[in-house]
Amino acid sequence: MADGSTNDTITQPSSKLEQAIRVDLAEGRLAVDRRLPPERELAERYVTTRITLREALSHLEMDGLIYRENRRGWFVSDRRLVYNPLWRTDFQRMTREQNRQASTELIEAVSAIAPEAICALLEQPVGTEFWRIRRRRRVDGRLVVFVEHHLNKTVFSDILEQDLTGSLTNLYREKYALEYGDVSFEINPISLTGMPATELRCSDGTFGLQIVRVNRDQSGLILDCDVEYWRHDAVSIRIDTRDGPG
Amino acid sequence: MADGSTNDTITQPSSKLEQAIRVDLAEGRLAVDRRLPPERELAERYVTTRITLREALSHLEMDGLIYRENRRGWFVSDRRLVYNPLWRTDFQRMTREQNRQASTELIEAVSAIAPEAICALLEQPVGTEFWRIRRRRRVDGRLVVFVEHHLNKTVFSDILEQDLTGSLTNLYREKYALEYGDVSFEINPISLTGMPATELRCSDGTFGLQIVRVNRDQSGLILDCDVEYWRHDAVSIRIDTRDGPG
DNA sequence: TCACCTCATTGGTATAGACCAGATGTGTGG
DNA sequence: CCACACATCTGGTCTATACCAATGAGGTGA
Repeated sequence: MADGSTNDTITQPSSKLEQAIRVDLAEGRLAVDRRLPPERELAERYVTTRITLREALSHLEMDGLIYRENRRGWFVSDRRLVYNPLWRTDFQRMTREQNRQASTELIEAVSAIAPEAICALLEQPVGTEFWRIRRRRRVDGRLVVFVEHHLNKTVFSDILEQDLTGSLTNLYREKYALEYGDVSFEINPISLTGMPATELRCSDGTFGLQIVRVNRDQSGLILDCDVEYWRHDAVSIRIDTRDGPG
Repeated sequence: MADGSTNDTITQPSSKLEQAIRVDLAEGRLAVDRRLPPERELAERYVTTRITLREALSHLEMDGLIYRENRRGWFVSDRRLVYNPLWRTDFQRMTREQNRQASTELIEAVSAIAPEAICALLEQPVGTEFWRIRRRRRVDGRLVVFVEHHLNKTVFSDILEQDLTGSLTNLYREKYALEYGDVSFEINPISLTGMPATELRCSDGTFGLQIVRVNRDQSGLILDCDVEYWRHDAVSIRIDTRDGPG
């Protein structure tokens, strides 16, 4: 589709500095191995101050051209991953189909009382315990999403004994003979703070996309809920009713 | 659902200044009639510089608590409008159901050659002319979205004679006896620049959500495509497969 | 009455320099 | 070989000041 490019007829660039960086980036004069030089060096190169430079970099960051890792530096963004939250294909397969390389890291898998909002979503009384699984995923090496799953403990009594770095979708099907049914989700543009920011190694307040999803099985039973925090420039949501619910 | 609140267990605030402003906002000590005092005044009040203050305000802006209008000032954000891009209910009705007040302003309605990307989406040769309708919409008085429609000129030969500040959905049904069929759309977090920024009166580079949608009728004929540019803090996307395609 | 102009107000951008804090790599000592 | 401490590199935050540019209110003149 339109691929999120902002070089439309109706969108225009802004400052000269920003434009200069944009050109240098496009022609590959700036980044070495997808990494930009330090801010101090860039400020010197463009004969400006760090503050002004950082303004420009922030704009390019919001535009999705570059991103930063907290106190580590600036990097060039790759193309967005196309994501359909209605499809329940596992992450590995989804990325493979787009010729990308995915990996998943398990952060924790524990039993915990879910926050009120989560209990409500899962239609359980406030204070109910769920399995809480926190993971983060990379695409082509880059950290792109932090996910927090809350699973029904009754349905998945022994899930902690499984390999949780793989696809939960596959586990559901293979170990518990569950197929997905209805899905509901919510997408909110938010700023990443706290654990999502830490885990994604982005500085506090970086822009992101929160996707809250509630999954049911064929009979309508609520299986789990996952809250995803995406780096904003790493994803493009795409849905087509002709595809069916997948 | 989770309503986009970032006061989860896993998200935390950041700097002291930011926190102070957050508290003052929450307790209504800051805004008069939803408008914040000038930056210079705020900087004095919190004993800091404008630069530092603006950093903090930007964070709160990304968090969706406040927003700015270009060179006009800072304002307190209202709650998000819940939006399901699969539903074809008209804007007026959608907002009314959420006890909000909507209005639409027509910017232009002309015949124009569509950009390549749009022609591709509409499955027409490059260089095809379409009706191009540009509008902007408000919710409770606030500018929240800029929309650019591209309509098939053959299907809607006399659409310029209609009232274009109302619902196109209703026009399609009432004047052209067309009902919506399949829909496909794409959501991209982007920065607002150029015309969308100007029309929404936000400063260049403000964060936004771009939604590109292609609409078909019952027989699969492509009717139109609309590109929406939302202010990021004004909308929450929500989809539930149990609702059906609406 | 209305179009136009002027000017005060407001945010937007810029300079210059300093220090803080997390991330990393290096080297030392066990 | 490994664990730990330290130096250094990086971005993150902050002070202080200045000027630019769009907005909007008020006044002026046709």
